[in-house]
Amino acid sequence: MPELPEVELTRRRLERELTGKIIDRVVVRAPKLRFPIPQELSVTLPGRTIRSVARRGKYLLFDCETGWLIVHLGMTGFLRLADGTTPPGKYDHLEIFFADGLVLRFHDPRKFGTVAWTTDDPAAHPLLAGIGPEPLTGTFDGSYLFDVTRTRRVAVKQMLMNAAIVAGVGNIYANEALFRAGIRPDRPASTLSRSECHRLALTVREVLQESIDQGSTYRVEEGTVAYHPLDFKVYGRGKETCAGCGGALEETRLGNRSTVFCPHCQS
DNA sequence: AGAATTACCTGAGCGC
DNA sequence: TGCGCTCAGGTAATTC
Repeated sequence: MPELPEVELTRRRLERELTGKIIDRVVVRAPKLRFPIPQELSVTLPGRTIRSVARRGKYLLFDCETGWLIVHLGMTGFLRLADGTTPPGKYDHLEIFFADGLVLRFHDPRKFGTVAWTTDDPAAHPLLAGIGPEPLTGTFDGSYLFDVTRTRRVAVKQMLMNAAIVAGVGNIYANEALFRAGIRPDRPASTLSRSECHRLALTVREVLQESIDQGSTYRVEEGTVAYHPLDFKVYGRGKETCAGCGGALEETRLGNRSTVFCPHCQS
């Protein structure tokens, strides 16, 4: 599933592939995902040029001159540039045809993704307005984390996955960052010390940045995994041993999300 | 205000 | 072969 690193890599690829392209025709092939896909896109977008591709959390933001196309890939979504003469697939919900004959297709079997449109500042859009600081920028640091956790008794892992606290940290990287920081995922957030908050803010940034750096060969094709399972220390390794101490990893559920940690290395 | 729960959706994997 | 079940899980909306 696309996590923040995959979304960022997608952003970089699409910025390279789409900037300057002129939209010719838009086909909305599914009436709704989590929300209705705006029908006005097929009227509004033709003739517009894509000026840039930005990202906020896991949302992709396409500058289309007169407004912004907002796309979230959900669990299973991806965007693929193809020859416009090829037929669309079963779960290609949105097609954006360009004047040069290529087509951008939004493919999402699970339909957890989102497509929205705004003519205002995208940061003010209801879907984006409440999102917390970007984890890869300076506004997310240990001091911020310390301040915001004082009144929260929820498990620190669930706190990390709350987009209002920090943008774009999903289940995989919440597990990984906590392991690297040596903090148990079930600790009430308010029990974190100042130094633990600094450590955690750092490891969140590290695991995300390293995944982006390792993703240079990332391709979006059918059947391609968008992340790097072998690099994970705990995620998906519930029945294995800890890479640090050799002890058994423990698998539990927090907020109905699979959670893996080392009871010896994390406290 | 913060926390917990629900809803959305379909493919993969499994036991029988 | 196929049926039914569970799981995967981002996040907005709803409820407590």
